[in-house]
Amino acid sequence: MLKEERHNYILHQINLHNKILSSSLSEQIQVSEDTIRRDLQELAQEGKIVKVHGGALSKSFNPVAGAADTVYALEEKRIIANKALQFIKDGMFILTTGGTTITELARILPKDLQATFITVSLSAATEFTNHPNIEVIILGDKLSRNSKITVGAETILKIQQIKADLCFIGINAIDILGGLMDNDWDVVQVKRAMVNSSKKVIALSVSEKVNTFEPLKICEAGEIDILVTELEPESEKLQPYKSKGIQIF
Amino acid sequence: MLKEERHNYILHQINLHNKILSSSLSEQIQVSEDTIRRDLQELAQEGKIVKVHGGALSKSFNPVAGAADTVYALEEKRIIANKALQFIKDGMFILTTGGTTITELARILPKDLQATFITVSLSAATEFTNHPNIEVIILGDKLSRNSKITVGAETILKIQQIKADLCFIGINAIDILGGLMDNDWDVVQVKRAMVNSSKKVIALSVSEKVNTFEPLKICEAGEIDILVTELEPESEKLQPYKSKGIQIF
DNA sequence: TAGATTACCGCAAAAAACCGCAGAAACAAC
DNA sequence: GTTGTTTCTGCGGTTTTTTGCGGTAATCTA
Repeated sequence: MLKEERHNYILHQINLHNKILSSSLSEQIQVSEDTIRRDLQELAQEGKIVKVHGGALSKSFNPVAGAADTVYALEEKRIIANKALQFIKDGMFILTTGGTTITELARILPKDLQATFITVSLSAATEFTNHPNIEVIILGDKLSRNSKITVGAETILKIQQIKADLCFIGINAIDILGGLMDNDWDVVQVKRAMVNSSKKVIALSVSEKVNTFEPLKICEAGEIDILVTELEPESEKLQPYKSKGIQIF
Repeated sequence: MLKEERHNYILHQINLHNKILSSSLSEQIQVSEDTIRRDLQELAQEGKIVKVHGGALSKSFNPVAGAADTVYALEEKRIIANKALQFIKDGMFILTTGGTTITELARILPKDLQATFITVSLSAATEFTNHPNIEVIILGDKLSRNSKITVGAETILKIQQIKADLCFIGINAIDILGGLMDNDWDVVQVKRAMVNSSKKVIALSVSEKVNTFEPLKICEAGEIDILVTELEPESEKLQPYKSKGIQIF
């Protein structure tokens, strides 16, 4: 088999499987691993694949490095935040949890919006203060080192004393049967309290988290009123939720 | 599974769920926990995640506090913060106001310090969370847009329920006759309450602000116990305060 | 403070990469 | 077909990576 042929074959395999092992290629093409290594090196040099110890990865599969502290799936979260805007009206009292989606929502709020946001998240609070007409209430208590939100009995108590018009809740995992789930005990308590203290609950989630699980349950899927993802509302993945009576946006 | 493949998988999991346990990853990928730990270490070194005991956290969840925009008179504030360190002992309950000097102090605290900090400042709170042994309490209430600290009746009430060992108070203006002063009504209320709720009051101030005036009075100069500036304690400017019984550092 | 979990360190085995080198194959020109 | 040149390939030996494991130190949790 000629070198060119091999290269094409290798490229084909990598694009098909996103990864390939030198050893497996060596066996398939019946050449020594050294040869494969040299092939992979060349292809990598041409920028067609990414060579790694033991084989190679497809370029598209390998996320570009350097995207260090950018928010994961920022585009999706922007879309979600924009969809969420429509539910906010002047004069509302709105509860929010933490998370990057919520923070993104806080960032893009219209400047002339007059509303009161009640939050447990430091970053969301900071973002809210950039909006001149928004009143920000922080629910104070012990600060959770993991999630950078305030947690504890005091927070829960304060939430219980509120009946907010809206609650934006960032979702970590949601499933038709499992409901809303998360992985931090303190955070779960806060989110559950928020769900109970709001007339309308709006869950924000990237579609990737839909139909996934986490160990701790916040509430039933049916307890949320609206689910916002970056997908089209007609998307196949969301239909089960729609038929459960949840509005999809 | 190739190492880079694992890394991609781990990154994906962390970005999806904000946090991940080494043990769970080890089980999912079927490699030893040691390997996972090494993976997490590498990813952390590349700045893609934040490694913690038992697993790792998403970076976007943990805003890098150190990335502050330029602070006025940072060197002076560093000196002050370093001097202030000596007053902090293990086990103390410490009240703090906001301001860049306080935030600087929060940043340089020794890693092994065990103490409880009660604060109204978002930036100080964020900084405190980087210290593993420090408990952070945020006094929640309305968030003041100007000063990024919480203000209001609820905050005052909570402060009054505390008797802290120490209070670090960032000074806006101080004068022998005028006492401690500030220019924001809400902030003044908070600072005054803190002074009254602490066994020992330590005022931190760049020398520039010594002998200046602001419209609103917090308390008499004599009510503070210790004054820390970037100057030598023997400095001419500070002698009047010393003779008033205030310790100078 | 004790007991359990997690982290760290060094080691050793296995796998992979690297380095020349020499023979084989491909190519071009005569 | 031959010949010289260039490129390619496999192989032995060495070096580097990667990984798991045992023992110990650090850390967390109740």
